[in-house]
Amino acid sequence: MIRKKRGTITAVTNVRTLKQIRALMIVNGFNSNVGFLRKLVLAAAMSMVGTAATTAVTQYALKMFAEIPQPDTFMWNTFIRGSCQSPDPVHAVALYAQMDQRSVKPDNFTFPFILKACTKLFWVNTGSAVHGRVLRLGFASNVVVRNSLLVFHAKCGDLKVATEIFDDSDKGDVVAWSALIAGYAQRGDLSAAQIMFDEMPERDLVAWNVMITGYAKHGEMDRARKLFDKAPVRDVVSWNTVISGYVFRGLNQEALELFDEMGEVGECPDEVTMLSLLSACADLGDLESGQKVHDKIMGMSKGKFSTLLGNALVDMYAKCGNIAEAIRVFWLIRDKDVVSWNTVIGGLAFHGHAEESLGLFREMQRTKVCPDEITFIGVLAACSHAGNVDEGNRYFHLMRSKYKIEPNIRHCGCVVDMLGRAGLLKEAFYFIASMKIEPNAIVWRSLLGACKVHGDVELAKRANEQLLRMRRDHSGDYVLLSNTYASQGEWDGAEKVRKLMDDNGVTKNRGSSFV
DNA sequence: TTAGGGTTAG
Repeated sequence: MIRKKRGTITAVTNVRTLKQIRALMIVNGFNSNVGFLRKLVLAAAMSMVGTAATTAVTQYALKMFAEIPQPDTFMWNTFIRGSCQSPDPVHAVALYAQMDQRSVKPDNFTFPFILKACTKLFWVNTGSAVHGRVLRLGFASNVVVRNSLLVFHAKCGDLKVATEIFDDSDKGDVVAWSALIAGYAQRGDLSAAQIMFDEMPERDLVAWNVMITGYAKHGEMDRARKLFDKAPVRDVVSWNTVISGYVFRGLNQEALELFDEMGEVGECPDEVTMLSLLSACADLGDLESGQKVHDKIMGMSKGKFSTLLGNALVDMYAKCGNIAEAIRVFWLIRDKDVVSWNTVIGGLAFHGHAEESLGLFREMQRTKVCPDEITFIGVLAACSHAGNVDEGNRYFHLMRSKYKIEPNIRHCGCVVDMLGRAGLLKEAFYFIASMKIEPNAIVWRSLLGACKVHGDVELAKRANEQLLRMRRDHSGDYVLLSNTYASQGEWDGAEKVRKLMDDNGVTKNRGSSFV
C-alpha cells in the first residue's frame, strides 16, 4: 500500500524490480551519470521502507549501494533515509559511520535522518555523539537539525536537554512545541503535557494528535476520545490514534465501531488503520469482520499488500481459526521477514496444527531469514503439542549452539510442558532444577498439571511446595494438587489440601477462566 | 530533511 506524506519515501518495491534496475545500470555503465545513480539509490532506499533489516530485499539494496564507486552526500542521505524508515534502522547508523570513514561530509539533511534512526533504536550514546558533531560542524543553527535533536532528547530520556533546545527556539515553532509535549506525554507526565498544550500559541493538527496519543497510550481512553471529538481538525492519524488506542486497551468492538464512523464521514483509512483493525478482529476471533478488512485491503491496493499487512492478515486468520487462509496469505507475502515466519509458525502451533508448523520451520531454515527467540517459542510449543520430544530437545539446543539465542523463561516453560505432556515427569523436574534462570509459577504449574494428568502425587507435592512459596492465593494450584490426590484415590490428601486452602483464606473462583 | 498513528510470543 502506498502512503502519501510529504518527504516520505512511499513506494513499495521488491528484489525482482531491484535486479531489473541494476541490470539496466550495468548495461548503461554504473558511472554513466549522476541522475541515473540517484534514481538507483532512491529505488534501493524505497525497497527498505517498512521491511526489517534482515530481509532479502534490504540485503540486495545494500549490495547495490555498495557497488556505487563514489556516492555523493545526496545519495548517502537518500539511502540513510530509506533505512531510517525500516522498523529496525540499524543500517542507517552503519552507513553514517561509513560516510565518515570515506570522508564524505554530512550536511543539514543527513542529521535529521541519523537522529531519527538513533531515536527509533533508542541508541542514546550514538545520538549524543551525533549531537556533539552537529555542534562542532556548526549545524545547530538549522531549525530542522535543532528540532531533530530536540526530538531525540525528548524521546530518549533527557527532557532537560530537550527543554534547553526548546527555550532557544522560536516561540512560534509548532514542531518544537509538539516534540516537547510528546516527550512529556510519552513518559506519562500528562499534566505537564496538558499545561504546555494549553499554553501553546497556535495549536496545529499534530499537537492535538500528540495529546490524544498521550492519553490513549496511558489508558485514559475517555479523555483521548473527548479530545478527539473536540479537535477542530482531524486527519487519518487522529482516527488511527483513537482506533489503535481502543485496540491497545482491548476495546476491540469500540475500534470496529469507530472505523465504521470513519467511513461515514468519508475519511480514507490507510495501512495503519488496517493493521489496528486486523489486530482487533484477531483478538475478538471475529473472522467475518476480519474477512471484510481483508477485502477492503485488496480493494485499496489492487490486490497487493505489504509485509506488515501480510503478517497481520496471517495472524488474524490463524487466531480466527481459518488455518488454510492463514497459510495461503503467508505464501503471498513477497518479502517474508522474521515476523512473517514467527506469525505462521506460532499461529499453527497454538491452533492445533503442530506438524505443519514444524514443517514450516524446516522450510524457514532453508531461507536466509534467521529465526529469533520468538520463532523458538512457536517451534517448541509445536513440538510440545505434537508430542515430539526428540525434535523439541534438538531445537532447544540448536537455538543456543547455532543461533546464539539464550533460552528465556518462556522457552523453558515450553520444554517443561512438552516433557510433562509426554509423561516424562522426572525429566521435567530435573529440567527445571537445571535451568539457568529462576523458574516462575507458570513453569511449576505446568509440571503440577502434568502430574495431575499422569497421577504422580509425590512430584505434585514438590511442585506445589514451590508454587506456595511464590503465591499463596492462587486457588487453581490447590485444586490441581487436591485433584491429583483424588485421582489416585488418596482422599485424605485431597481433604488436607482443601483444608490448607481454607486456612490460607483462598476461595475457589467457580467458572472463571482466562481462556 | 524535523513533531503524531502500526504486525509476531506472553
